[in-house]
Amino acid sequence: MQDVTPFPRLKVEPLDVNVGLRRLACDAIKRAIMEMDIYGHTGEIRLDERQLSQDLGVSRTPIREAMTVLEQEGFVRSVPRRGIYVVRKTKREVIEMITVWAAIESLAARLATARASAAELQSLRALAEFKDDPATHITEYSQTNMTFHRAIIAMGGCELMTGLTDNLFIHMRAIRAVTMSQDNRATRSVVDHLNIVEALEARDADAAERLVREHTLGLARHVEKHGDFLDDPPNKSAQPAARGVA
Amino acid sequence: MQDVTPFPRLKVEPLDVNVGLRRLACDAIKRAIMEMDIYGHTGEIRLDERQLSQDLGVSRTPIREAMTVLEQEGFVRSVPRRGIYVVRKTKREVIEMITVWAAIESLAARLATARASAAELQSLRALAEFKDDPATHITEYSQTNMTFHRAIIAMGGCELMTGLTDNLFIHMRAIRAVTMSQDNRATRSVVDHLNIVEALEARDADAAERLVREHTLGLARHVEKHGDFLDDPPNKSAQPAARGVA
DNA sequence: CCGAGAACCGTGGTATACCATATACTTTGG
DNA sequence: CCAAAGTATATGGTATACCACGGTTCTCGG
Repeated sequence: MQDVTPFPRLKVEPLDVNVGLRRLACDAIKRAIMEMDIYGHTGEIRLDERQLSQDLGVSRTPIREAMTVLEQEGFVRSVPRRGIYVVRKTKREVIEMITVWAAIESLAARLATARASAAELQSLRALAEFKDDPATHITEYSQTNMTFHRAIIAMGGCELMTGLTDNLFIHMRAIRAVTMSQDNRATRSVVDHLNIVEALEARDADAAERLVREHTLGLARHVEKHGDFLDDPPNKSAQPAARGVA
Repeated sequence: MQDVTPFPRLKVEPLDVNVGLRRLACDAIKRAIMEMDIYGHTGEIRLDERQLSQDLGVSRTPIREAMTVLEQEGFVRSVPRRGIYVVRKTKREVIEMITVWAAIESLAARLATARASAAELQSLRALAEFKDDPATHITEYSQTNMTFHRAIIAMGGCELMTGLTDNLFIHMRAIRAVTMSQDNRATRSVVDHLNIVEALEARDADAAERLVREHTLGLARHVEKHGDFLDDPPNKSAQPAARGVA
């Protein structure tokens, strides 16, 4: 009955009541992990299930399910009778993530040359041109940068690519400071982005794919050169922590 | 002490006792799902947690954890108070998986041109040349085919690529029959593979990447044309099943 | 005879109690 | 005084009991 809506109903989003504590706990813990500076700490960061249950006000069950998800997504690592630790990506792992990112986005760019609308390209160009001075607006630049690459991948029209890279980008966040450690990198990045937009506008599949690939693999090389801090903790030798040790 | 091993000890592999029932249950259920013909059944296939607990001889807890993993990996879908169903990939999803595969393997091929050893290339060529007559040895061909592509990805030297594509390939298994629905496809595939090997041997990065990409995207187009059966169940309209209905 | 409502049953979700093991501390013998 | 063994404890893994919600079915009224 009443298929017709007499007046516009409130657009209330899913608001799934069936969201479940698992998802809630998962999101909360993931956010907490993302917000902490993983590479600033000296030793391994351990998560205590019972402590988290108590803090979040739920039982251990949803916490454990959340941990399972987080482990699948590569945020934590569970050691059988030892504990659950926040993973610290090694330099190699970061480079590998960037490599996969390059692979996906470069093909997405190729696909985009065949299916991107003029409007999409226009908004993409806006993203590429926005950056006034990356060196002074680091946070803003980083945000726009991510949005730019995410937009290219979305323009490829492959949902799976979006999903996979979203996960990769979350891990990238932790090392976004390195992305522009030498300030000319950020400036050169802007040039790269503009070239990519032009290739897309020209519907030049080969150029678009190549430029995206070289741009992102350039970041990989950059991390290869300046990302040694990932493997070497800043202060101590990262002993697996001990409770009451002075 | 005794760093030197007086006599060769038995190479007994990890044999992790800490494997945990979760992993066991996960593997068992995954294998069961893989071995069944998902697209042959008419309706949705529901998994009952309590039934599985009973069958596997463990409690529901490890089963649920396994389900969480399997859901993350895209094998099952949990509907809040309804049940857990084996997912049936849509045509679009399959095409997207193949697209991501193409993206990853093409870049892997590019990387391989710079780091593959002569021995690796030789064994790869052996894989490409092995197939006597794909049309008559379908299972054998499919196996060798997978090994071939897996080898290229491994030669890229990126562990993450291996991990991601391994998961994709598992899902591909279910539709491997379509891969060679028209028998000339298998034969043409052999030619493609040989061309890819030659490009790798010539250390021609552009050609290797292009050939791999075109080869795999060709499969995507093939599925686009002949994969409609994925969306249309063979017989009935896939009602979510009912218990005692005659 | 048919439809609407209520009660029942079955499902996944959650909480909790228990278990096995690895670590850390203590104790005891040399 | 040191080391090795034993013990205490804390942790993740497992089993189980209970809960809330949805679907099905039975029943009652029209």
